[in-house]
Amino acid sequence: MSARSVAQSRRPPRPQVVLEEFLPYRLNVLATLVSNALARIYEERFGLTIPGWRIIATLGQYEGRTARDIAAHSVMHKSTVSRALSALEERGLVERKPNPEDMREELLTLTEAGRAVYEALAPEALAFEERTLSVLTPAEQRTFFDLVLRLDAQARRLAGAKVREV
Amino acid sequence: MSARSVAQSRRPPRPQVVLEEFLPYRLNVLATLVSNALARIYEERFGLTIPGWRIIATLGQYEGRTARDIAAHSVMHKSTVSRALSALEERGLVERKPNPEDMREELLTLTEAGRAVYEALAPEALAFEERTLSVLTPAEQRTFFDLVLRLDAQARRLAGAKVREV
DNA sequence: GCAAAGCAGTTGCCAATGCAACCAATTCTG
DNA sequence: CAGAATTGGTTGCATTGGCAACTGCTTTGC
Repeated sequence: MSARSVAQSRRPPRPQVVLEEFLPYRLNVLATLVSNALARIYEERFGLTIPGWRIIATLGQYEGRTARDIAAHSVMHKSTVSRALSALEERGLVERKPNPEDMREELLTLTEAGRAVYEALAPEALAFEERTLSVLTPAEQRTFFDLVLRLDAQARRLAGAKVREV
Repeated sequence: MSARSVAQSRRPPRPQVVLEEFLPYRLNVLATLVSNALARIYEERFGLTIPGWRIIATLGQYEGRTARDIAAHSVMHKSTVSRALSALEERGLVERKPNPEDMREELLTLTEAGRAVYEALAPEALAFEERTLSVLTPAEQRTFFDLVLRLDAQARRLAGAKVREV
């Protein structure tokens, strides 16, 4: 063993991953921060969970999707979606209609009450987003979304066939 | 009630939040995708959980931090950190030394075995990051990190005094 | 200098989540 | 067209994670 490798064997801490610049870490921290803050809004004001809000938001935008669509699009486990749906149906916010073309799946829509929740919640969500994004210029915001979109596509590609687009 | 408002009361679906462009949603989806893919690596190969990996990575970079530091920096709940630390200590990857200056806290360091894990894992983590980021040019990567950093700062600001920097 | 308030870390408890097994409907294949 | 494989959705089970109460130490303010 050379002198150098002996010296190395004392293993001076030499960081290989600088967390502050490590993509998965940074992304997760940011997503958690933003998500927690937003969750507080729809939890306190509407008693919605994160999966519940996501389902309402998806159906607010696209009527007649299936549970599977929602799960794939928002990268939630199908059991999570299933349970959140039961809760929303219980509260009368979501309706399920069997799809005559394929009796395995159910087409989901917001009820009147569900849409009312959506329409009350949406502006608050947008205001929150606005507040967060206000530190970026409009051009930077566009750039950011473009980059996020491309990373998303790449991440789904790397994840292989497991995660699919809606 | 005017004819118009009657017509409106049929509530045609008019999306207010376009999920594909909604920051919290996009961020969470991307973070989940990236996180899951990375988690597979250190789970399968080293039996580490996400909190466990984060602790190892933090201590790999900064020796002698406390549990509190790690929790704040990575936005994990202190109980999560506490339990993950017990597991890592059990496996002989992390050591706790009481801080003589403040007997409440414990200074954490990697053991030899812990550092070995770190040094085996770090290159794989970096390679994974590299693969994901490869769809962006170096300039875009720098831009992206800059934007994420500023959003992070803003999110912590908005979250109020609750979430603090290390 | 002592009581009160604050803080680091742990733990019991409960809700949420993931996994895997399962059911029912559909599609594929020979 | 029958049986096998696949798919949408549900559910039981075990694990994880958050919350809040608690311990023991430290700081603050009379």
